[in-house]
Amino acid sequence: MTRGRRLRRAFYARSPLELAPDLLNKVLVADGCAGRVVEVEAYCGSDDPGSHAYRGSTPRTEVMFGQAGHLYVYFSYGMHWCANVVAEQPGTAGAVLLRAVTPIQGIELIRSRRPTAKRPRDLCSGPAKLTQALGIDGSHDGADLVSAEQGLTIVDDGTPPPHRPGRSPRIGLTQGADRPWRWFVEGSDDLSR
DNA sequence: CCGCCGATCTTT
DNA sequence: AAGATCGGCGGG
Repeated sequence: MTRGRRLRRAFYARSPLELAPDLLNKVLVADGCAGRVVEVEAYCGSDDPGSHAYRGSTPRTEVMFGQAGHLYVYFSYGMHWCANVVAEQPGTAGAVLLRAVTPIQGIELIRSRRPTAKRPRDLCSGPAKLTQALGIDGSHDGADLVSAEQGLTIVDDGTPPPHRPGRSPRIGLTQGADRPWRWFVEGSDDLSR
């Protein structure tokens, strides 16, 4: 099993701009497998035109406005699931999109869930690849990472975030594309695109 | 390695 | 009609 200290509510309950870089090198644990977070993006609320929460709470985005430390999972392009860690205080929208992880446990299971992957770096190097690899889907929307009741959590195994993480604009956006709110582990083989 | 394009369906 | 994506295909 993956060893490490589970993150507490207070770790999540702050601005996504602060939370995002601190999630780098933490370990996302799912049922039977785990991956080290190497790439994330921050999404805010009414002040962020790139965010699903920009125009207020809807049935889809209500989790983003709820308690920090839960998972916001949405359906993308009619066929993919993407997972975000909810930040901020209840009532204020904020989340961090998990864009890439390095598989560190349950590699066989991960490979079986990612049959199109030709090389190791194809397994979890994208927001929809990692959800498929770790078995995350719409049934996990709203899952609490702090209680880990649905088998999903994030732990600190003692690996600190990078002293100086890589940083860039967010990927795949037209609105809010100027904001440098993507952070990544420089030199990782498992980054997206 | 890079760019283009189709798949597929929810949300606006 | 566009979208917080992916994978296959063709070209260099």
